[in-house]
Amino acid sequence: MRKEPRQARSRATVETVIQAGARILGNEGWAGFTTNKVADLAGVSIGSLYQYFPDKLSLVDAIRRRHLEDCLAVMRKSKADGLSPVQFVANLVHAMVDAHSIYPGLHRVLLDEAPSSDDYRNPNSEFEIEYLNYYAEAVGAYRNRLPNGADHTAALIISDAIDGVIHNAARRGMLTDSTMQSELVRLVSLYLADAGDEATA
Amino acid sequence: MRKEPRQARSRATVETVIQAGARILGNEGWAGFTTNKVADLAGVSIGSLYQYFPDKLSLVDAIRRRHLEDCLAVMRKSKADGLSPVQFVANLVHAMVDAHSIYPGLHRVLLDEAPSSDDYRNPNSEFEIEYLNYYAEAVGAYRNRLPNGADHTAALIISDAIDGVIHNAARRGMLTDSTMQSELVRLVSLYLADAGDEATA
DNA sequence: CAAAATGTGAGTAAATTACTCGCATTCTTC
DNA sequence: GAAGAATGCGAGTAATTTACTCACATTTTG
Repeated sequence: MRKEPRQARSRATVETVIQAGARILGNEGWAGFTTNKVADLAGVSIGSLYQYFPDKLSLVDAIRRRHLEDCLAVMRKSKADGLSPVQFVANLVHAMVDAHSIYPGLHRVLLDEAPSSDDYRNPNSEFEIEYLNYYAEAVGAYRNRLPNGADHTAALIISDAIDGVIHNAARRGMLTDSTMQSELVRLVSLYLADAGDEATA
Repeated sequence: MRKEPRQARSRATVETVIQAGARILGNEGWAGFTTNKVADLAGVSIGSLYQYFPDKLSLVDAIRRRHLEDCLAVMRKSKADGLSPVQFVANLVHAMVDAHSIYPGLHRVLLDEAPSSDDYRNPNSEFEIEYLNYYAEAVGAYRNRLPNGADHTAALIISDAIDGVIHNAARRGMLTDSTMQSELVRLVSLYLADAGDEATA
């Protein structure tokens, strides 16, 4: 950031800029993401935007940081303790659907399209590590032991499958389809339940 | 197309342009896809490109058409007849992995980023209908009856889950990881096998 | 060989857009 | 309430980018 916002007014400005940026990025993709558009949508002047973000990339980074932390916060809320696999997965799926409902395309754009100056995007980022650890722990929990390497693979599968289903549902405008959601829960639950019984095939 | 290629030489030109276009689009995304770059990589002059493609969009359409037809061809090859669920799914997964291995990012870019003049991209395109019908038939086959609405949902789930896992594996450079592939097979098989026994939850 | 098909690539016109800067307004502080 | 700090403004620009043309060269065909 070029200048730290000190008053409440400027903090609100930064906030609306980030929100507007997320919206543009999610709806129009990286190719349609211009600083002037963001300022317009946010209802602030382009000059104000550049008072807090030294350049375009730093704005994307801020949006990414914000979005990924929102995702993690949502995930931390749905803990596995004491729930049946189905219940746990159901909570998780609903949480992820919610997280994607705000700006359906944003997640994919941030991970796939938009460049970044820091390393939040690469496959071994802190974010992705915590993200996958969370899943791996859940898998391990259902096998009644600490997570190991196999659980890590399972975590990848689960997280990526959920990601794919939600992403494509959003593309088709079916994010809120309850049948879709329950079937997704079933897909993951079956895998998670079975993962304890049989070893690697 | 602006002009139909009549000699073998020009047909080859069109071919290499489409190949180069697919490569650029897959590697650099829609934002990095310029006609000059494509001509360069193809080793033909920009003028030649515009002799067969009236504008940029028509080139993308040609690339999309080509890629989606390749996908369908791959899928038609792996028929479900007489195979166990696991065998069938294994074939399918390997086929899809192969289809994505050539230009890992292309599929996603074509579906998500790149605009289109025709309707190949929208969720109800001929392509997507045939694509999903194929899955729905397979699901129905395992329930020993004709496919119905529920199978169609199941088809969506399966196809999107596979898509998500493969896409993210590609992003992580893990497309050829055999553990990943076999776990993906297990995820889908379990769902497919269970789908016949229990009704909708 | 004539004519059709194909290939060439420098050049351009137009659009796009990230970012600056001089100044106006609002807030804090004493 | 005054001074100074913080914030807000937005027309303007400089630089880049890029889709596409056209006048001409080369190759193929009949």
